[in-house]
Amino acid sequence: MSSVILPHAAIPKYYQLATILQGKIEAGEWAPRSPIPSERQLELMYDVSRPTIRQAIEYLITQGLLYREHGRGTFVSPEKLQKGLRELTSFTEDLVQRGIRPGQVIRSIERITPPEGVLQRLELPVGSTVIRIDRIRLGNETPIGLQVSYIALAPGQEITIEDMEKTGSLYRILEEKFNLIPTEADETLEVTLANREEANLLEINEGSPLLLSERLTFTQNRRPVEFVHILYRGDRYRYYTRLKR
Amino acid sequence: MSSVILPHAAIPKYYQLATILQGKIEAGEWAPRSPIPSERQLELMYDVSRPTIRQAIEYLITQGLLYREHGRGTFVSPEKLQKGLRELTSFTEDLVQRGIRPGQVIRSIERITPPEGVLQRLELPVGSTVIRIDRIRLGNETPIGLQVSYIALAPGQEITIEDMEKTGSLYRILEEKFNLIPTEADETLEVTLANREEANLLEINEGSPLLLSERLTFTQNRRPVEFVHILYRGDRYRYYTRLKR
DNA sequence: AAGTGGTCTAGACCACCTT
DNA sequence: AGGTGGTCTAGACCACTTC
Repeated sequence: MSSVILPHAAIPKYYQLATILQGKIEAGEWAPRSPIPSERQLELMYDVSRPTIRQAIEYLITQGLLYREHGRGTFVSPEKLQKGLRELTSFTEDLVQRGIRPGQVIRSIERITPPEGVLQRLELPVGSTVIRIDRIRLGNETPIGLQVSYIALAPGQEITIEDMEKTGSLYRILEEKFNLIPTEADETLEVTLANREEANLLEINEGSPLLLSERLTFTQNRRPVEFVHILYRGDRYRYYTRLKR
Repeated sequence: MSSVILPHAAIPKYYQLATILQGKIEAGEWAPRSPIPSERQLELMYDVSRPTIRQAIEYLITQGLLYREHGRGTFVSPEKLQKGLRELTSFTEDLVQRGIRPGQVIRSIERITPPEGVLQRLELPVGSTVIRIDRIRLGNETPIGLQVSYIALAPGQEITIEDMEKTGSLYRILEEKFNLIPTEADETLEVTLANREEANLLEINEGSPLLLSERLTFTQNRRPVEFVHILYRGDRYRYYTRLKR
């Protein structure tokens, strides 16, 4: 059995155990809606204390993989519910799951002084500069959305087009280069109609309906890092989300 | 000091403590971004063990009221982030926060055999019946949305118009009458255009842009209970959501 | 060095569900 | 009655931050 919890390891025991349990679920060893071993059994199986077992289980519950029923047991979630929030809300993952090839064209990356409304949302003083990334999002090589991101980084902290092309993901850059971890976001969605320029870029008629998303993303310290404005083609895009509690 | 943790009470200690801390935050006793007392200090202040303190803090973190920084302390969230998911996603709460008077017209409540697609999503066998509730949602007395809910209840488990008028909330009825607690939902949003009937009911022109939301709600046992289809007027409604992790 | 949160133990008793 | 998860204790040591 490869499933052994290492003591004194860099990785916490509860996390090692969570990884093992997750592996068994994903391998189909425990079917959806069937119970996993009880907390006392897991104590014996892995030689860790019950609070640690519970911490591992609680982690997997927040991830959507397990649910508990008092007096009955702990059960594997139905497959549909096993996807995390991250996968459900990432543009790229979204398309991949629907069998569409995602892509992007980076139109520009610049340090600029944004509109006042953007500075207010990012809680920056008037006159501050931010990095603006202007992109066209593609699905199967056709335009699906126009995305403009404003990122609150002080002068000297820069993001280059090489960074974006190497990793492909803005969030990876924020995490690895600046230790900024997006943990929370407020998003609004509404309907609007395409103006001339938007229609040209999205290859649709002027006046076509669009889905407008505005998102403010916060880091682990609850500081705003990013304000994003995205216009999606109404006929090519559907927004997915999962609500909890 | 009224803040005393009662032993042997029906309410768990961690929850009593969480309520006390929440009260202090909402009363402004601890300002946003300022630290609350350390876990060791809280141990002495309330005479409960540290794991219990931590459980209370973890609960308030999931509620969005606090955040932690390793080695620095536990801090009060900025006010904007103190709203829970529930408030952000309830139609009624949504409008109230924007200073709009919410209302509804119940067009019908019936037990019917729904379209096959609805039965599939509710994981019911072909030919099953469900309860359909057909409503018009109002904001300041004008129509904002058309909502059709399909609720997976066995024959004999019924919802009456009196139930709806007494509580006003479908979720309250599900919880109090049937012990079904909605805990998770998958939602999609897309753009569509109003047909003749929809335009009439919403008092807009045919062909006006609408926001279409489809939501599948799951109970504490991860069983689907409700499928909802809502058409919102594009010019009168904006959808808010909060993403975590 | 001192204070903070992060992890972990080895128990205990209670509430809920099934048989 | 026996098994399950829910709550709680009184400690311990570690990792990170600040002084």
